[in-house]
Amino acid sequence: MAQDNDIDSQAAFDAPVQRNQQDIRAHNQTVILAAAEEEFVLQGFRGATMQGIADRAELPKANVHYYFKNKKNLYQVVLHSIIQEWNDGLVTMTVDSDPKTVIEKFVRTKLHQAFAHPNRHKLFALEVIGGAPHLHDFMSDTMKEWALDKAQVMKTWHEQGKIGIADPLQLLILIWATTQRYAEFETEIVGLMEKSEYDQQDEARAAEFLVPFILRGCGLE
Amino acid sequence: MAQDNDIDSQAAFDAPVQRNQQDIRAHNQTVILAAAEEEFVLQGFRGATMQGIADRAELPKANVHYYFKNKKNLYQVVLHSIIQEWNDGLVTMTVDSDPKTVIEKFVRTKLHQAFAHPNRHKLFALEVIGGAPHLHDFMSDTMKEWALDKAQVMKTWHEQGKIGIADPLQLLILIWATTQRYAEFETEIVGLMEKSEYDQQDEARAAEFLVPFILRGCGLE
DNA sequence: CTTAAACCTGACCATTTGGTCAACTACTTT
DNA sequence: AAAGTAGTTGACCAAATGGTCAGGTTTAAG
Repeated sequence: MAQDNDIDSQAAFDAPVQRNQQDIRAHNQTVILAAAEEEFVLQGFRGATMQGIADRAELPKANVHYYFKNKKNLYQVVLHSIIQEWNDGLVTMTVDSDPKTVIEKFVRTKLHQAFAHPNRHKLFALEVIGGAPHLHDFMSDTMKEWALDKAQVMKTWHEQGKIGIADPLQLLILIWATTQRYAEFETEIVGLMEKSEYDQQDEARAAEFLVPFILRGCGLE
Repeated sequence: MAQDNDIDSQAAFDAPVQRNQQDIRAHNQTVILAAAEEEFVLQGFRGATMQGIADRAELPKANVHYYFKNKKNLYQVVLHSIIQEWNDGLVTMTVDSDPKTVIEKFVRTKLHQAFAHPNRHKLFALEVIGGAPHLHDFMSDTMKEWALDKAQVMKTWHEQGKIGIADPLQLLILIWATTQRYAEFETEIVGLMEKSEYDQQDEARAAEFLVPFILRGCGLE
């Protein structure tokens, strides 16, 4: 059997000493996907090369093609991990929820994802900047539906005097912008902080700043 | 004379009927630079092709090479317009300035630039996401110096009790993130607003939301 | 009108690209 | 242990790429 990938599973181990074929498959796919993610972030979809991905994965190019039938397919599998993470970050939010609690949790969740998987966020940003050619359906269906629904909830909060925000869409945009920024602009931020990479406390520092700032901005607390 | 471009001027007219060579030069350079900006935003540096740029400019590829000696040179000329705009957006800010006035002006200026030249901001973001390989000097010299200087000013404000922000670098990051977002994520935001492009009022709407939100976040007003 | 400089461009080239394939080895199943 | 299946890979190919160049046309200067 060769490749059958319609965006499927992936395990997570490194053991280079494999025995059975299941492990070989899972291991190689993981290695290739990690290599592809890096290459796509650094070069963009069109600029990335299969040879570059193969080199990063330390595999012959033909082996990469054995697991993923072409560049586009490989790219879509990588993109899928982004949508996956996005779905995991969904926060329940109804008219009866407590605004302060929900907003704080939302900010913290998004921030945590940004620090945990910066490359995914960079790739997502790359896509959107370039007009989202490969994420168009997700953006105009799933994401839009979720955003407009949540905006409606927040609008109700505002009418009930629970929150000082009249235009909830702008708030959503702001929360996405401020949290994802730490991933997307890692290079810049890390440079301004005079280090070469984030340390263990930077996520907490960002949260300490961002959470009260946003709550104050919303007229809460 | 062929190309002499070390990042120089550029006029702004469209008149396809040219007479003298000065006009021809200026016109063609402008057309090529506009085409290049689009292509680079959509494909990234490595993914962009000289043929693609030539097609957008409606000129033969060899003609593009007549004005710009290679892809890298063309890219750097385009990037230069970004640095130019960045310098234009510098806001004077000293320990004696009024925080509220300065911050409001800073936000409005950045927001105006974002709406005026979204492609430049997209290109800048693309660069930073990819590790800023072509902007490294600018980022670690000019920009860093400015940012750390301004952070110091804001720190003093905080010590004087004029502002409720203890970590000014985080505030700078937030302001950049929230203003530039409207340019970088144009595709997403426009989609959420159920239109196909920004209208005349969207900049004002963003400012109406953002300015009071940020001032409140800073404990001002 | 002549000459020089600037502008234009089709044809060309070496290199890189995504992708294929046939022949091979290594597991797994019976 | 034999036969089938999965994994591996060097060699190859057509197409696309960045870049060059010789010979052309147009504009400007003397």
